[in-house]
Amino acid sequence: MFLKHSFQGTGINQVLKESKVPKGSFYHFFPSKEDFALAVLENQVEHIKRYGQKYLEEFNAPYLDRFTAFFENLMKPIAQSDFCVGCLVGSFGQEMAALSPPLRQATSGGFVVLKEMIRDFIEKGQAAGEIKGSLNPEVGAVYIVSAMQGSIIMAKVEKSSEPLDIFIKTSVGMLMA
Amino acid sequence: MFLKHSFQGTGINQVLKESKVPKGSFYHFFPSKEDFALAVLENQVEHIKRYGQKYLEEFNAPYLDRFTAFFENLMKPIAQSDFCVGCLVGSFGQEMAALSPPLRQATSGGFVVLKEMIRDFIEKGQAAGEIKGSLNPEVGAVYIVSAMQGSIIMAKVEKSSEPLDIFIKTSVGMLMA
DNA sequence: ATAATAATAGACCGGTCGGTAAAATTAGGC
DNA sequence: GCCTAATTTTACCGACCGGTCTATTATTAT
Repeated sequence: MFLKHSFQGTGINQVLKESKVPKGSFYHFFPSKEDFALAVLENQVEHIKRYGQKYLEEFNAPYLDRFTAFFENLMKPIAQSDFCVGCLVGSFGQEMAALSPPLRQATSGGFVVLKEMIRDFIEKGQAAGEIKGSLNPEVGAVYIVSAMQGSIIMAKVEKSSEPLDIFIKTSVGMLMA
Repeated sequence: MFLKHSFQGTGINQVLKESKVPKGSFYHFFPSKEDFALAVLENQVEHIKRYGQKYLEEFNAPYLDRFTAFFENLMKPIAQSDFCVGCLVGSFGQEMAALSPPLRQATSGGFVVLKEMIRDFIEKGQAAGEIKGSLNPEVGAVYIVSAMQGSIIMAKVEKSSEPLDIFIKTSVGMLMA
């Protein structure tokens, strides 16, 4: 619901109704809606981390194939939901960075996770001679994470996978030696 | 207020109080909050168009310098607001694409404007021999618009200009012949 | 068995939301 | 100067918001 309706557009009452959880139970475990969102966000970041391990590290394939597989799988839910959902890190970041310091800090942490995943990946790919050595890993990682977030927004808005495909293919082209 | 608090986070009453406009007057001219947001968005897109004309077309300088000037000026308000505001097209798109078909369509139009500005710019720069000819203008434009949107989110979240600088510099590098 | 604690349950709170109603005021055409 | 239409003003609406409250039921430790 956070993904589809955003933070402010998601009512606690809706969540409770949908999940059949009484209000008292909810507020027994979560001090506030904001705190709940922080937990959901953390869970999502863990999910992304697992994907990174699975496709960027453990997946035994050329580095650029890993890259493609990682993002294709990470972004699968977007098209599957008819472009109603995007990335929680980007969504919370965009919407709440200026309104909730805790959410800003948490999304910032999410971005750091994403960026470091890509940065490490670039460094290892460079060491393996499969990624252009002239690329600064930190800079390239920030740029790729930016492009990913933006392409997700464009995909949602246009209700089309094209921006996602362009993101993956162009990024791969940028990484190629 | 839309830029800082997002669509759903901005109350009509706040807007009316801030602008000292009585409620009746507001609803005399705007059928709904959504319709008002559409008008604000349209105004913002016009603003972007003017910037495009000024810096990408009329500005008599090398193409890559135009590119830098365009985005540096377009993004100035972000840092100036202490990273509390971003891009209305991206913000409305991210937040409302799945919730309001009219807003989705309007933001989609905004993205088309942005994309076509960049695409035309790439084509002209290529004709002038200042932009890498092997780049597909359409694809490059989509990628750059994506990267711009994402870098704005990152900048807001990290409260830092770094993602914006990286966006501009890396994009210029990508465009260079 | 019992006391203490954890968890469930939903009615209830003040406040705000977007939006409406209808009267009061202003402005413009004749 | 007068009628009409445009605009302003504000009180008001039901719905919903996030969050609190108190009572009750499970669970655990003693």
